[in-house]
Amino acid sequence: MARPRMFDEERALDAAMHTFWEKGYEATSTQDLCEATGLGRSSIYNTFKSKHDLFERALAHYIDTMTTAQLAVLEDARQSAADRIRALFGMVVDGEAERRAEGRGLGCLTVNTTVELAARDSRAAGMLERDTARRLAVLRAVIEEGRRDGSITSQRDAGALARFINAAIGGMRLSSQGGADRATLESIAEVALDALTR
Amino acid sequence: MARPRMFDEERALDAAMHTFWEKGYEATSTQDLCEATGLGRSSIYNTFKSKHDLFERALAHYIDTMTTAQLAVLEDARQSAADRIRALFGMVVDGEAERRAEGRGLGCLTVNTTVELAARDSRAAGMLERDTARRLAVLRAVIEEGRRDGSITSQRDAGALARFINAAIGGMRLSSQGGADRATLESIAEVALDALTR
DNA sequence: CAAGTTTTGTACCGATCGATCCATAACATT
DNA sequence: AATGTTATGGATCGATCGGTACAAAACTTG
Repeated sequence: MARPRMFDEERALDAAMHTFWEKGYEATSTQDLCEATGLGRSSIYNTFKSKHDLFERALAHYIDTMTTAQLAVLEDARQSAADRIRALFGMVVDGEAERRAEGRGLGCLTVNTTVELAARDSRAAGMLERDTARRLAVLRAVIEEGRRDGSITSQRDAGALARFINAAIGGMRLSSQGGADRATLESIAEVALDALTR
Repeated sequence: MARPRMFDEERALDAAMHTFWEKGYEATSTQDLCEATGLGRSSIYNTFKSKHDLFERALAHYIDTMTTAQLAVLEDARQSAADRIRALFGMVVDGEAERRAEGRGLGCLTVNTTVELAARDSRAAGMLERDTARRLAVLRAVIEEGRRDGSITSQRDAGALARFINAAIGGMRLSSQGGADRATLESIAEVALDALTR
């Protein structure tokens, strides 16, 4: 019994997410968010409490879609553990190459947020920590599986290998933002995989 | 034949650098820079053309000190190539642990700047690219040397290994900003080194 | 169709942004 | 000591920041 929304909240959230992704939190103004979402200020502030609240929801949306997709690859029982990690690296490389081809910002919103906000935004830091813990847990399980199926021969602690893989992905995203092309990212991934199969 | 400066430009530059390092470019206000340097606005704008100019000089100062120190370790002919790279990782771990103990911001200004500015600040991006090229060139030379002295047994292309090492360092810095402690960083470095000695 | 409720567009808020102006202070030179 | 030059502190600039107030618009329900 009231005036209905003229926009799709999910689409607005997605547009806001991409803006934060490309420009960062501080460099994104509320005006930018209006233009990206196509909404007026009132609609944004009526739907979301504040710029920061919108950011948190955008970050949650990002984590939800990205990490879920990546973990699905890691849980694909048809492939060996090493091949699943190889596929994960492939997703990262493809994602960076794709965004580059589309002329959009590179990198990853969680990486960017870790750098820009983690130190002074405990709420964002908490979201990132939980995401990292989730990713590490799955990576660790995959590595232990790989030890059983023989595709991962490193004798290092599975947790250490998991953290290494996670760091390597971050390093690849950084390299991408620093100008590295697809072939470079692929070669970094290949060398990283060597550490698992020594 | 004029009034002399009441401050040391180098010290001011250093203070500004640490502020940008800890807070990022956008989140650092000119007021922050006044407080960090102890200077008034007039002195800052009289000495540096703008906030952005001050940032560029701060970034150059950072690159100059950090990369020079790191490359010195890589060129220490007393150690094997692999040990030099191990020492480089050690520098990174020590630096992160030290800053953590001092309660200062973590990470690395070049990493932070790559994430925050590289996409929309071509001048900063150029400085970062030149720095990366310089680091990669030295890393590559060390790796080729390691192939000769037997401390690096990977058959991968030396350039690929160099880019991997560079990415691994970035990944370690990211992990540190994400909350990883010293032991975690050390384990990541150890696994990364495995890739060189397979 | 009238009443009630929410959304929307617009104007606007105080605060802060980066940057500048200007009078005064502090020196070197003559 | 007088003059010239630069540095400094404080006031202030227009623009933009995130956020809000308010009235008109658009709907549901009775």
